[in-house]
Amino acid sequence: MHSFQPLSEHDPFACSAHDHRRCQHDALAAAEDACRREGVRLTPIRKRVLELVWASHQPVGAYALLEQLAVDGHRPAPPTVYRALEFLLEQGLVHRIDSLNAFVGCTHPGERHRSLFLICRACGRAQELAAAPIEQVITTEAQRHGFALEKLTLEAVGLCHSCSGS
Amino acid sequence: MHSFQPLSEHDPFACSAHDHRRCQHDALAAAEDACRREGVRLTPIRKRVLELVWASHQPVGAYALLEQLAVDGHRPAPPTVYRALEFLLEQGLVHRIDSLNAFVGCTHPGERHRSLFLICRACGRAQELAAAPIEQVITTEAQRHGFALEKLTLEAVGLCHSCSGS
DNA sequence: TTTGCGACGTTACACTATAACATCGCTTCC
DNA sequence: GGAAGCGATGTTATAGTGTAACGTCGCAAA
Repeated sequence: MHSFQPLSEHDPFACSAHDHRRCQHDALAAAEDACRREGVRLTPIRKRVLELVWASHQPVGAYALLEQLAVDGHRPAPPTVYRALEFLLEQGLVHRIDSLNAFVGCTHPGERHRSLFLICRACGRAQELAAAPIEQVITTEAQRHGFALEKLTLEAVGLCHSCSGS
Repeated sequence: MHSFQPLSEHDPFACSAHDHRRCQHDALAAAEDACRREGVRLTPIRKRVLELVWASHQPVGAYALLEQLAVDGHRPAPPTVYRALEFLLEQGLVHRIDSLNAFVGCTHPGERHRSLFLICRACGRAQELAAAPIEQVITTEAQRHGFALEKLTLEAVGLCHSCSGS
């Protein structure tokens, strides 16, 4: 078993310039570790859903996942995949992109963090960035209004460096 | 006709402490002005939808609007209200809250701006804040990754000062 | 062996959104 | 005046997203 490479500095927009099987493999290995540490079960379905989410860096919808699962021969109903996604969300293994109704693998599982997503409207890929500095500004601003912040949705849509032609 | 009071400093979480009819009235007056300036038509349906959106400071779903319209006797089909909302979005008179699939009146119509929304999970109200400082941080961060930012979704969920008991 | 529980299966449905085409009223232009 | 064009709305149907409720199954603890 090779040492797990934290996915932090990965650029999903560097299209063909990266070995994506490595991303997927590392993410699954990290998930196994995380679930073992937490004492929760990464069942075959949950693992398969996570694997499918990590099939690309493009956020993927629940029904697209269902179609992929159908290819395996399973043909589960919607609740099955939603339950798997709920589990993965709770364990911090995937994120939900509200503006797309879609899900994407978390690049920092295990670390407590908030994220900012850069979503390319051309290639559909999303990059997760640590939102710590922004979080600080927003928390302060919220407090100024007596607001106790719990959840944060930070999503930017635009063009990535590959798609803007530069 | 009384002078239009910019809605900027209004606190929607100050529950009963404000005359909400005033909010609604001012928003409609501002919308009339904005549409006249832009040379677009604030038709009866569009105006009514805007009025309903401004019936509270709680983001409201498209189907809830449909139900309200039905009370008037209209009973329009979904496309009618979605078209009205699309128009209001284009004119910058309402915002869509992605994390809620809901719509809320814009408190700064006419001004070019990005917004951060504070959404109380207890009372359901939302406050719109100018996101200029945060936008600056995010734009810079995006540029550092070669990402050309176009749209921004900034939504914070938590407890407002009224609901947290303070 | 029984009991409890977590995970998954299954059915049915609720909620959100849009495509496609019809109609209607208004303006423009000959 | 009549035809053409166009924006707004009506209408029908359907696509896409998400969940409630209940049943089943297997495993572990008592």
